Amino acid sequence: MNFKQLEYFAAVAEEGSISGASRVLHVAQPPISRQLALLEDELGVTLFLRTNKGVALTEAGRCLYQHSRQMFQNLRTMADSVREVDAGARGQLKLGVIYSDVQIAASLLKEYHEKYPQVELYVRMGAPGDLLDDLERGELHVLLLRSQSERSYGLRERVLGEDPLELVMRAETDPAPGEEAVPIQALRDVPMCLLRSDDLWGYSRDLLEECRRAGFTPNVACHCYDTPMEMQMVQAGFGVGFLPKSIVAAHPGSPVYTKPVLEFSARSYPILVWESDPYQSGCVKRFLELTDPT
Amino acid sequence: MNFKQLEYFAAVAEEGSISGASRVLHVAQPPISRQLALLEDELGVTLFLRTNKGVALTEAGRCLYQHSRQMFQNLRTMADSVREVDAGARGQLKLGVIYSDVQIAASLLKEYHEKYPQVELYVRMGAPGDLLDDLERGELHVLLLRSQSERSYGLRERVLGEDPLELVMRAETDPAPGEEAVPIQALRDVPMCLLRSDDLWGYSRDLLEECRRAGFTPNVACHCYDTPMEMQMVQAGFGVGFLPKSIVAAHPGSPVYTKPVLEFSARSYPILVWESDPYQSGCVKRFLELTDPT
DNA sequence: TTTTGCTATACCTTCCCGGTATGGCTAATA
DNA sequence: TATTAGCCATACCGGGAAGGTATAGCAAAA
Repeated sequence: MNFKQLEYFAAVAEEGSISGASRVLHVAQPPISRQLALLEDELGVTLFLRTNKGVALTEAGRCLYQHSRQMFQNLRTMADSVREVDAGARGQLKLGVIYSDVQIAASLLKEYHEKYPQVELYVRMGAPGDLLDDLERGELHVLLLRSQSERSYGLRERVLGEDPLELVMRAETDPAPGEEAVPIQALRDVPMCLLRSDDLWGYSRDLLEECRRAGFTPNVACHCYDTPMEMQMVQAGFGVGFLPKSIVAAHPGSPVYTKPVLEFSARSYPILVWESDPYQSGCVKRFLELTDPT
Repeated sequence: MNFKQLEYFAAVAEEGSISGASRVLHVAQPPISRQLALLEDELGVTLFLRTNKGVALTEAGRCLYQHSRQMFQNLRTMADSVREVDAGARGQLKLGVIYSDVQIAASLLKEYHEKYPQVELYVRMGAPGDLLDDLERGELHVLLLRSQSERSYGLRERVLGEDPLELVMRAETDPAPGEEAVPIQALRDVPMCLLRSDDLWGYSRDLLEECRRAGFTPNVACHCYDTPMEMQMVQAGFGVGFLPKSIVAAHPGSPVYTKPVLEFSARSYPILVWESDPYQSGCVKRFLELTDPT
């Protein structure tokens, strides 16, 4: 069986004669006769009753004709669908986001969805390490993380903006009330809630380092595994935190506020991270294009 | 696009390598490479990412693979369905029946349906002339009629049995009470309900002719257009009827009974009638085979 | 560094497909 | 009745596509 044979068959069925089909198809009559015969041989079925003034479908032929129309329809939708997937207009986009940046993610995805409404979106919130594991396993396509430097994971990344890191506090835990900025010496003995210092949350480590350079060991009252947790601890009056300013600004109505550290201006960079290999779907390409400065 | 290309593509997708597919398909590796390239060119889409240890589907390739599986499934069901229609195991059978023989039709169709349960059955009850019109227009495939001779309508027909024609009466209208058979002379002046005499109901005409040969003009009190109507008239005591014996026997509990006419033994033959041309579906063939004496 | 295994390219051969010519058949027409 | 016209089937030929063989390029494993 062959698409060409089906095409010839359908044309003959519609024209009611082989000659008519040959005129429509711009193909000579004998090839069509032969392809029809081959099709009938293969199916073991008589599809047409030949008369001297054309051909007429048998019951089996009518059945085949209905199926062939369905088949051509499927063929067209298949090709269209594949091209759409390739162009990124259809498919799946799986994004991983750290807890603190769901709002950035939501606005990015909103813009993307307006442009490519047919793409199925999957969003997962998690800790950076878990997200990176999923990215490596191919279960996520792109991550929205934070970075304080241009460290490379063997992955491609793109900086979306920058965000100053500031101390987060309530009035009663403010180590320097009345000041615009907190001198680092004022942090001596102040209980602090910091993000767990590992290679993913380098700026906490940098702050601790800065304190030691200033001559004291900071009082880390609580190590937090993620940003919202730290926010909750600070709001509860547990101590001062150290977070990207925009994250705190995203909690209006909360009794916390931020101040920079006088001698230490760290920054957090929201970044997109994705696999660097060429194994990249059209959806991911289109999504990344949205944030491409070029 | 081509079925072969799709087949190669699917094999490569399943094997994860062109070489693997070539082993499965028993085709050398270069032709498969080329067909893949042609398919990609035609779609304008990259379907595989080639590495030195095989190939991996792109998103577009995955999409095509899903559609191709669907396509092959459709192909198989299409071929099976066409063969079933050709064999008569699937399709439509449209039967026309005269009013008096619905019971015969039902038992025929019951037997047929047990053998070919997938065939859609259409049964229509009607007057013989209407049924013949529908047969000619192709709206019915086979008719179950009555005939008293082997007259041909330019159609094929097959006699299913025979049925003596007898007088139908109630006790109070019996023209020869106490007798086993009615002498034709006893019908003189007896009111009769007969089927309309035309070329389709010849035996009514034959009875009238016989009466005239016997020297009297019969008293036809009512001309009926169909058998059930005549039965009703006889049951109502309107006169004597003249019908196939089995039709009366099919009304048990009715106060009517039958007797033969002494000098006149006509018979009614239930017949199947169908188009004589080769334009005959498998369902019709199989149905006719059920009653084929050979 | 060598080997192995994969894909892509080049070239050849074969076979399938389409075109032309022709015959058989039927129905309409002269 | 003879003829013509139109349709389908068959025979045959030529071109192009598809498959096979040989080989190169390349990367990972040995």
